[in-house]
Amino acid sequence: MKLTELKAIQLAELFSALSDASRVRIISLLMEGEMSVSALAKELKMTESAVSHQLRGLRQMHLVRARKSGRQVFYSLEDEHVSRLFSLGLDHVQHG
Amino acid sequence: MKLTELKAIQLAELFSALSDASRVRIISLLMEGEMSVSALAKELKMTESAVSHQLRGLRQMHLVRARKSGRQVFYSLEDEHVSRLFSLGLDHVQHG
DNA sequence: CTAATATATGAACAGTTGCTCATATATTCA
DNA sequence: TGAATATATGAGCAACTGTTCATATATTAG
Repeated sequence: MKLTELKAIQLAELFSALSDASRVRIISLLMEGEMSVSALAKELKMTESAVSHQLRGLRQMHLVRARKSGRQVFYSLEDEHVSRLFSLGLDHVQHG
Repeated sequence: MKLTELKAIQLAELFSALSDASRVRIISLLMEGEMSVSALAKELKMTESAVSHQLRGLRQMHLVRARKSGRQVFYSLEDEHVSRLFSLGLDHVQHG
């Protein structure tokens, strides 16, 4: 598998999105459907600030999308790529 | 997707293995077949020490296996799980 | 045996990460 | 309008990461 340095960096950045337990749990919740920042914070027992900071990173990587409604912002997964990675990783963790 | 905290941590650890460009490139080379530490170092233009340190981490996660032959140690992927993750990630990076 | 080679490993250090805290902005409510 | 609510964001900081450097161990060559 010949790989340019650029692609290696891009791949590493993609996997970095899932390299933290908080982000993994955020993504696992978003796989069920969209959720507001405060709902995520409550469910994950994290401050809204911490959740917001993580969502910012995921947004910048185009892994999640934000939809504003009133004073709430609802986040959802931008496409199925991340959930596919997530599921394959989960397979490995469970059996494997 | 309901997820225990333990599984979230395990998933994050798995993805952490691929969250660094050096490790991504090491794994991409091992997908071609086994290689010695010095061969990896030469190909990746890294010191043998840096490569060895990274291989240690991958070994502890049971993602690579070591085979000693004389004074060289040949590393190879322990199973296809990582290469599947790698390939799926690469898909995302290329198109998508 | 000694010297050279291949790898492993600990310490140290710079860079990064993820959090909290304070504050800013935007929206709704009274 | 002013107070309350929801989110975003920058600064600061402790913890973690990946590298280099020095050194240790193991194997082979002479």
